Amino acid sequence: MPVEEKFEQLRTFYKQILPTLTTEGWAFTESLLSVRQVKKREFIVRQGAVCNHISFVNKGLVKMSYMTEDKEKIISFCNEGNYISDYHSFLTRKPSMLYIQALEDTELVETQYDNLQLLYKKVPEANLLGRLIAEQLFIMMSESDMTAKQETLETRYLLLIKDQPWLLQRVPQYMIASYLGITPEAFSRIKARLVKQKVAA
Amino acid sequence: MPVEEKFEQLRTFYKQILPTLTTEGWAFTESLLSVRQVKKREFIVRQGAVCNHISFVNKGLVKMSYMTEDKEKIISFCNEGNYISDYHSFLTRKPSMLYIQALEDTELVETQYDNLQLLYKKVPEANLLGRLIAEQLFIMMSESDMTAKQETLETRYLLLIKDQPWLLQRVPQYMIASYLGITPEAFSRIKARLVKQKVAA
DNA sequence: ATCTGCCATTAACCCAAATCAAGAATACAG
DNA sequence: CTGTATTCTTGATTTGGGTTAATGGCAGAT
Repeated sequence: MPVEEKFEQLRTFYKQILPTLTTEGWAFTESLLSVRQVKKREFIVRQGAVCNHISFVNKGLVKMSYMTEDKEKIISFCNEGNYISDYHSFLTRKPSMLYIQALEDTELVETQYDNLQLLYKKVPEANLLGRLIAEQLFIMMSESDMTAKQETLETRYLLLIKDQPWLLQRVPQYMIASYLGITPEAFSRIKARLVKQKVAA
Repeated sequence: MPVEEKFEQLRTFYKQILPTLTTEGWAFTESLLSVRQVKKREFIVRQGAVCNHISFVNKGLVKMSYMTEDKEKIISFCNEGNYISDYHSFLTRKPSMLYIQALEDTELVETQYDNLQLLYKKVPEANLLGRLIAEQLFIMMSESDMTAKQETLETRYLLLIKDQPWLLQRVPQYMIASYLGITPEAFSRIKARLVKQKVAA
């Protein structure tokens, strides 16, 4: 695959949130991007280190998590076509509390912090882009937040089946359980309960 | 109090996140602001309606909440010197899932959606401001998120006593309980437990 | 093919918080 | 000041998920 094609997905993404992006603007933006290949199990962000990049997933699957008392809690999964980053650490330049790790061999398109600051300086419309990205990330975060709050465990599981069925294929169940905020045992019970309900109906 | 003094607090706030804001820029920004008085118990945002404004609290106290199965769950309180808005609804122009309601007679400085779009068009540096506000809100949201996740109930209560002691004076305890994510009964017991511990120590 | 280690399920028991149910304390209107 | 309503506390009971432990399935390594 030629290098320039590696930015195709990201370009489509940008075009969606900023249709007025000029060819020159995009050309300069593209010059600041870099492609990175990470192997399964490799870390993209580690707890304790400042997150220096926003990463767009071209191909593959990653998880975002944190540790409490030696237990891993998964915050989210991120597959092709989405941004993943500890944006908090990225913005504040403070050490990350999180881990981001590849669950499959993954291809990322990365925007480095310093390059983005350069972009803001050089290309005036970049602040507009920066605003839109920040707003976009805010929207995504508050949406996942609301689903987490609104629904019961069972509803959230059913939602997951409906909205992200690929997760069930690509991710072991103990990770789904952690993502839902319960133990694998409890997750197993819920599934058994749902099967019994379906049989009864 | 003269009208222009009503923007003093907000101006201080803006100067902090954007020290380079020019006098003209501020003058134009100010021309797009409006002051609004709301009575205790009055709603600032209602579930089902699009949130058309970002509100800066000049004086008073408001709460942000949502309903699940006829139970109210409080997300946050907001007092003098802070912004309150359903920023998600504001950005996406979709109906809000939330309620924002005054707990005391409150004075707000409001930025209307249409005015803000006008500002972005007329004042180039406003996109920078918009980016910084979005980033700021993202940072605040993810920080409250992390504390909520990391800490135990008791720790969160002790944190609240330390960081927002005024809440305990101004807000009934069943609201604090809802904010902490437990029933008033459980909250009462936690307090009793802490008192007993303190006596024992 | 067998061994090994990881993952999923199931059961028994435990515990923190929810729920249900009275009271006690406080605030508030007339 | 009195009566009413709201808020807070305390107790009894229930419940959902955690913990521990045993079992079975399956995949990859040798």
